Amino acid sequence: MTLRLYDTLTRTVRPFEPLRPGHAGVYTCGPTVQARPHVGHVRSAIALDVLHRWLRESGYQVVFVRNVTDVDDKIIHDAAHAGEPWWALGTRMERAFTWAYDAVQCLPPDATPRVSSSIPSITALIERIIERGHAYASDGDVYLSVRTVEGYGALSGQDPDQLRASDKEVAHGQTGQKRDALDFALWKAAKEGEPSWPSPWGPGRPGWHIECSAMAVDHLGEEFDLHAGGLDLVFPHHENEVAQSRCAGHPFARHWLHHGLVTVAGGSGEKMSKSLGNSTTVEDVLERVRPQVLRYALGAGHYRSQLEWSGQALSDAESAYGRIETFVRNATEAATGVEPGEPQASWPDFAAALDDDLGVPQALAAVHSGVRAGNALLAARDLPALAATLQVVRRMLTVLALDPVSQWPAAGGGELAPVVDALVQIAVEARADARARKDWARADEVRDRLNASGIVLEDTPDGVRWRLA
RNA sequence: GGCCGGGUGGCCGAGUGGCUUAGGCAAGGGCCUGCAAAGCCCUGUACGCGGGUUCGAUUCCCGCCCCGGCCUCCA
Repeated sequence: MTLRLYDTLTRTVRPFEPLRPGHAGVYTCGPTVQARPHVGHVRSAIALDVLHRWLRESGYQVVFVRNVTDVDDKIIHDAAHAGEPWWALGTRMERAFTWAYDAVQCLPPDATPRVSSSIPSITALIERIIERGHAYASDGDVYLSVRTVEGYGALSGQDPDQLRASDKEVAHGQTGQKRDALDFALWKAAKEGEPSWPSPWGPGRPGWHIECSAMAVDHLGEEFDLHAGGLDLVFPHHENEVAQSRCAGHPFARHWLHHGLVTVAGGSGEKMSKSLGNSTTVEDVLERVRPQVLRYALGAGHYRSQLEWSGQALSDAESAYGRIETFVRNATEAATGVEPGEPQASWPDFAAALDDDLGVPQALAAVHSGVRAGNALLAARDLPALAATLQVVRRMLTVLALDPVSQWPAAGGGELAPVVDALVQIAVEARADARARKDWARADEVRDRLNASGIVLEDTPDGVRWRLA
């Protein structure tokens, strides 16, 4: 079975057919580094990280590119307000994004181009578009002439005539130097106090859409395999990328993949976004739960569906992931060093689920059924089968970046873990003595006091185990 | 107004023209345990509303209601 992915352009799930077999060039629109990352940003990264990891697991040589938009109206505005240079704000926020992506175990992209470092490619691309008769300079601005683009609107399903009839230009009164209301800026003439770069049309800075067309081609070539991003970028951003690139004579992306947005539970039910003032930052969430729980909460649903963010979603994730962790921990203890026998977890089920448009929910069902089978093997002391099952389950978890052993730090303790363990052992021995005397009241008292300190005891066939609650 | 996507059992969340059940969480019952914890087994009979097609629809078609995304910066 080969990988099939939903393609926004054709609105169907169809085979992923890269230009060069065995190679996958993926471009995704990264963040505008204006403010700290919120849960929605990380959901995006996690969804695409699963794609990234699954491509690699499937044997593709992947080049994964995620840009950083560091030249932008809002960054310039906010930085000016804060009295700092635009690049200082951008750099600081870019670090915050990198930290958040790392925190939830997203693989680093192979390239993270910045707009500010891509100006020469951008101006060269604009020149090319002008030469080919699809853009025009006007008072230091450059606009793309949308009416010259055949098939404009195909990606987003927009009809140019309908767009024209909309009131967007009227509302924004920005018809300015444009020949046609639909035209959009490739280059904006410099304004007082704003960053600018030299260009054939005078000093200025790039428009929003052109940067991605330029950076994608820089790193992946004029035609590449897959372009991804949030559903909110389909129009106008991606539509305009297609238009520009086609105007430059580039075939551009062969497959378009868009993920769903995070909405806010309760009152509004709207999309989470900085501008709506309803966002929850990643930092805030990670003060309450471990990053692997956040990863599970954001990654367990299908990438295209809308995800409603709530405290409930987080605690559900905590329980569900806890079950997986418990199994891996128990099984690892019991099966370490055991020669693996026949696994009772189905890697083919897992692989088929991911091959079918990254069906993570189905894939997790395969994980959970492996966990259930594994727990039964553990109870039956069938260690060889358990060892094999654990291997398969962990291989699945690794693809989803949810393996408790290799991908996430053990909970709590750190350097103090051996010390705590020694202290707990004293209590455990005291309890064992009491139990030997059948002094259940005393035994329970020891256990209760440990419980009160957040330490849970479990009696197993291999002895007493303790863990943090 | 235009263009999209969605409404599934207590909750989250897959999927399908009928077959054998998604999966998880929560709940109830049982097993295990001195009691617990962890775990295993069993139970729930769902598919927004109204029509239509069909031997049969949650799944296809039409209409309606509701929710969300885009049309403006946005993952």
